[in-house]
Amino acid sequence: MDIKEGKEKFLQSWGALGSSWGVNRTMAQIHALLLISPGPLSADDIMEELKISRGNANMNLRALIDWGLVFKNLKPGERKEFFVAEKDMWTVVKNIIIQRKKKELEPMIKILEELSEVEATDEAGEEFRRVIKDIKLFSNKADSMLDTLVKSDSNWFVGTFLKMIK
Amino acid sequence: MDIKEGKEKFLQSWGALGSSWGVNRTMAQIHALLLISPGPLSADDIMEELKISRGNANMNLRALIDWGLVFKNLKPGERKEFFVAEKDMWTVVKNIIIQRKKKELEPMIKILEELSEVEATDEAGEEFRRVIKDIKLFSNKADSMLDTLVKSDSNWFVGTFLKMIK
DNA sequence: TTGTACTTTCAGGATCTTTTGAAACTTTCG
DNA sequence: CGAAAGTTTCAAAAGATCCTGAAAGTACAA
Repeated sequence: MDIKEGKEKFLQSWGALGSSWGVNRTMAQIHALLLISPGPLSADDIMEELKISRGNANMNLRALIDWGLVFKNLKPGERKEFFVAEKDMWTVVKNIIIQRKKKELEPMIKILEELSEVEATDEAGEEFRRVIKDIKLFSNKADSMLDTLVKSDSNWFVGTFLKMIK
Repeated sequence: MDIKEGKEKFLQSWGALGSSWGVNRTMAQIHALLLISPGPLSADDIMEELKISRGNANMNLRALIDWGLVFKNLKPGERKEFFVAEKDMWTVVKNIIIQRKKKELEPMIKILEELSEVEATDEAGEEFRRVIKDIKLFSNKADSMLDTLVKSDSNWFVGTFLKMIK
């Protein structure tokens, strides 16, 4: 496989993966493009490579910056902005975990707290409270687990996890 | 909060959570409804509670069955089919991990294998191979980690994980 | 301050996903 | 077998999401 074809395929696959994880295709593709680029790229480079509009490029770049997956890189003497990707995979995944935990898991836990105080004496009420309690328990465990995971470093993840749990 | 309101809120939140994880809202809501229901429900019950069409209910129920999150429950002497949810949270999460691993992580790893054989001698080629190699390494670790996780049991997850990694 | 080079915004159009509902199919039973 | 009760399918409509492009905004240099 030559590099052109490989690049194409990578952009394609990374975009598809993003889609099925609730990240929009273009955002994932911009990230992919920056990942495999040896140096910083400008908005125009990205627009050209991915054949997308300026508006689209801009919005998704900003989103990537919010997530901590891309950084602005201002070359001295150049007015134009350039962008580079966070290339350490463990940091990438960690940032994604942090964001989604904050945006999804934590609010869900808050709602579950409220829901566990539902009042009802019939069977449906009993079942409801039982299920909510279970989910809450599980979510709290997941929450602490993710906290610990996020605090731990790359080497630990890559090297030690397997041995520990075996 | 009374049970009606609580139920409403739970269906709502579970649906929203699903959406942001690439699971469609209705599928998540049907699952939620079955989770908090003390007994089996028929397609008609579900249609009525969630105000959805028969076709929609049917398609999403089948998807849930594929994922191992819902089972058919045939009452003797009744022609109608009833449905119950898998209620053990650890099993629910495990099944989701199994499915997504198979549908997303494994194909991605296969593509990465292909991509790591890209030929190119310039800087872009070097960088490409380096990035692909990193992602592949990471994905393989994640893959084994998930395998182990899926093989382990509920108690382990809920009770022991935290101690082990501290 | 004006011109230039760039970035940001956002309404409307394009596209992708989900839902509906009615027809076709299946199963059961008299 | 034929009718009744139920399930499945799928084309078209509705709805959600994403992208475009032009206009507005900003920052800098002369």
